[in-house]
Amino acid sequence: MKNTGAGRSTLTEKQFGLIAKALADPRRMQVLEVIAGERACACTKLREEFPVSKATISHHIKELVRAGLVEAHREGQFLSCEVRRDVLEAYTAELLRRAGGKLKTSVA
Amino acid sequence: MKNTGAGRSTLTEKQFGLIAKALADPRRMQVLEVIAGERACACTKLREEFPVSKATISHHIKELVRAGLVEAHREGQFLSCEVRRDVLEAYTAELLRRAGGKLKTSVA
DNA sequence: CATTGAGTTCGATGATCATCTAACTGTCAT
DNA sequence: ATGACAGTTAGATGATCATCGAACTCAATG
Repeated sequence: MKNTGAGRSTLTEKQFGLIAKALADPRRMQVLEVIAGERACACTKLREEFPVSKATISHHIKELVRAGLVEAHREGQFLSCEVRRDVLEAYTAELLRRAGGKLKTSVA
Repeated sequence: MKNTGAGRSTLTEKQFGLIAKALADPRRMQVLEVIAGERACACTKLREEFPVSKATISHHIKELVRAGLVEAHREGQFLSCEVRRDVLEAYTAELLRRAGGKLKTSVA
């Protein structure tokens, strides 16, 4: 994927779809929330929060990363996750742009 | 559902999930976009746009309505659809609030 | 009333997907 | 290098769901 930097993200059609899908599952959304709550979050922390196997947690994180919503890197034997706030904001902006109706200039 | 008025919407957990699910399907997202493009949109119009059966269109609209993203009412033998922009905005706001990280800075 | 045209409802079907267990890789300490 | 812990990968399973065709309801018109 692109958007590896920290600048403003422009979403491709594909990424837009991946994000929407990623956000659609309740458990995955919860995982995202926990990651957002902590600054950097390990899987073990997540396993304590939800009654799911580590395989499932791993899967959800992989999807979140694939969507670009989360950035993860290994910290020794742990995995550190962080929310890509700019990507999330790009998604909401694009969503409003596409489905927000004709009125362009919000704020009268 | 509530939020039948035009005021600011506060999403319940359930509605938040329904919206996320509704937005997750590409075709349904397209349907939403067309509805947003026209001021009021009939099903027939939608059938011309996409290669899907009317049953499928009907299904998607029902889901969009269930999520609260679209408001529909019969206009004689036609169905008129309109995007609930406030609900869409409530969703994006809630999404950012939940997954946007710790930085609050929420408009003093 | 019969017909046509717009939308709904009803199973059925095939695809996608969340979840699990089990086996695996990799890292740290002893 | 042995064990213990963190995460990944693979395959299976059950649930959800987008889609369809067909039968249906409702409205307008001749």
